Amino acid sequence: MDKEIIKNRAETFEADAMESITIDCVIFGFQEGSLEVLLVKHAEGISKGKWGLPGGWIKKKEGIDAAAYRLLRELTGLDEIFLEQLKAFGDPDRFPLYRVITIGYYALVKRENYRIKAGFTASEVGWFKMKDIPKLIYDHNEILNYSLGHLRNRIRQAPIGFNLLPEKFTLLELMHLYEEILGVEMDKPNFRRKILKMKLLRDLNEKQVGVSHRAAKLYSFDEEIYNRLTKRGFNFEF
Amino acid sequence: MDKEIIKNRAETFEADAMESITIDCVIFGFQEGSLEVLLVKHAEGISKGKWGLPGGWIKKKEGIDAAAYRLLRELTGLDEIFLEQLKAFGDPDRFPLYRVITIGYYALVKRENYRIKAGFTASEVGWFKMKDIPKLIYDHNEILNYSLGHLRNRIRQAPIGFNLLPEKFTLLELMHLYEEILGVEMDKPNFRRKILKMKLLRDLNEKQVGVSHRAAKLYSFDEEIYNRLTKRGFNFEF
DNA sequence: TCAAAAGTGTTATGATTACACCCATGA
DNA sequence: TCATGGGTGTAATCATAACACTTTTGA
Repeated sequence: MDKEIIKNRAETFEADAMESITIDCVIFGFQEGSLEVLLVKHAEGISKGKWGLPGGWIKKKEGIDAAAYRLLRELTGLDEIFLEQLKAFGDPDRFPLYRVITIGYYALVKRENYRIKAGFTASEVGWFKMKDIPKLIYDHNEILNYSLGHLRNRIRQAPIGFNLLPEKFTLLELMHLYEEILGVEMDKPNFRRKILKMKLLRDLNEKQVGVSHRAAKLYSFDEEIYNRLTKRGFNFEF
Repeated sequence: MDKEIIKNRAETFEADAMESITIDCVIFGFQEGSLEVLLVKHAEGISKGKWGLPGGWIKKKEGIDAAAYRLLRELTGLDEIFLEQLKAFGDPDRFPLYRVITIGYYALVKRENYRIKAGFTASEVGWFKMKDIPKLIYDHNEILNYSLGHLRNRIRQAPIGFNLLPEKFTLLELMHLYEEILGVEMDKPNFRRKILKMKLLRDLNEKQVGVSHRAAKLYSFDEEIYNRLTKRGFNFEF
């Protein structure tokens, strides 16, 4: 396929990028008890004015994980983010103009670190609660639904939920995170005991300030502790 | 990129296929207590004489799952096989001649159904026990290792192991399957009770014949029972 | 003092584990 | 009769769930 044709057809095709393959990212955040997703409103091309997942092309000499990290950095300014591949989505007519296969990624970001940084492809960027997700372009609703299912699985098998919380958090905040993502109600005393028994959390010997009730202890998740435990055969299962 | 160049470069490039994207399949079988993988020995091209995962190109108007099913059918003659996508593998230099991203799939087949059917790309096809896997072409060892980890997870969360067993099996055969894949030893009485309590198995009121010990009851896995249970909120967890 | 969340204690139930033991069958 | 796997029973331990209760703090 001729490059110029593609260049005209595609919305922001870059000359040093691979043809027919893109990356789309589901970026999750957690704010005020709600799971949210970062969407972009397309500024040009056939999807102008419509919301979709942030994404882009893969450079010819760039690994796909590297491409996903780059796209995330370009969009959010954030480095060292939790990011994992979901899978490839390859319906023959998922993209209306020509055949494109996209590789889905999902990222978990701490909202406290996030500063919006709209890229050249997006006129507008916004966080949407899961229940307020609009109709998205192409198959992006499918990718999003799949990523939520995947997140629900992963969060029970690996301690990745901490990537959505501030560095310091209370046990109840952590519980609310699990409740929101898994869509269940949990028992506070039981949750406390269960998570504390895992010995994954570092007790910071600090307390909340400025809350109008008894201040809770603050904890942080320590990757090192987790790595030490898993080496000894520990298996996070929630 | 010019088609003719690709045609010469690639080993079996087909004119109506997508460029720069392939599919590779990890096909698992279970025979005499061992987990095995189907490998092909390449007949032509730069990998001539080396073993690798079976794979191929995606047609321009074909979904990626459909492409994986077609490749499997071409290779094994089997239809209606358990097949799921793993993920995409996209290291920039995973393939030595030019940039190709591959989408990994894994399949579970009943060895009793399988009849070898070497395709045009393979001079030789063979089953290899996991501990006898040779050095494979490109990043195929990585794909294989990843798929084993994935299988270990999936088999504990969904009743997919049955796809590796004959239609009728004994409880001990099922237990040996789990032991082999998960790499653990299990307690026979406890395994029996656990699996029977799930009520997923259909008691066939048949027994083994021609065994030199007390004949065991035969069971089969019934997809319908499973679907009925999951609709009511049942969750397979092993 | 009241509301709101922090945090502890207790008990019932069920799942898991470890292991002893009997049964059926062909070589 | 012996080896081999089929199959049942049981008791200890551990995890989970349900819920009552006390503590701390700011408004």
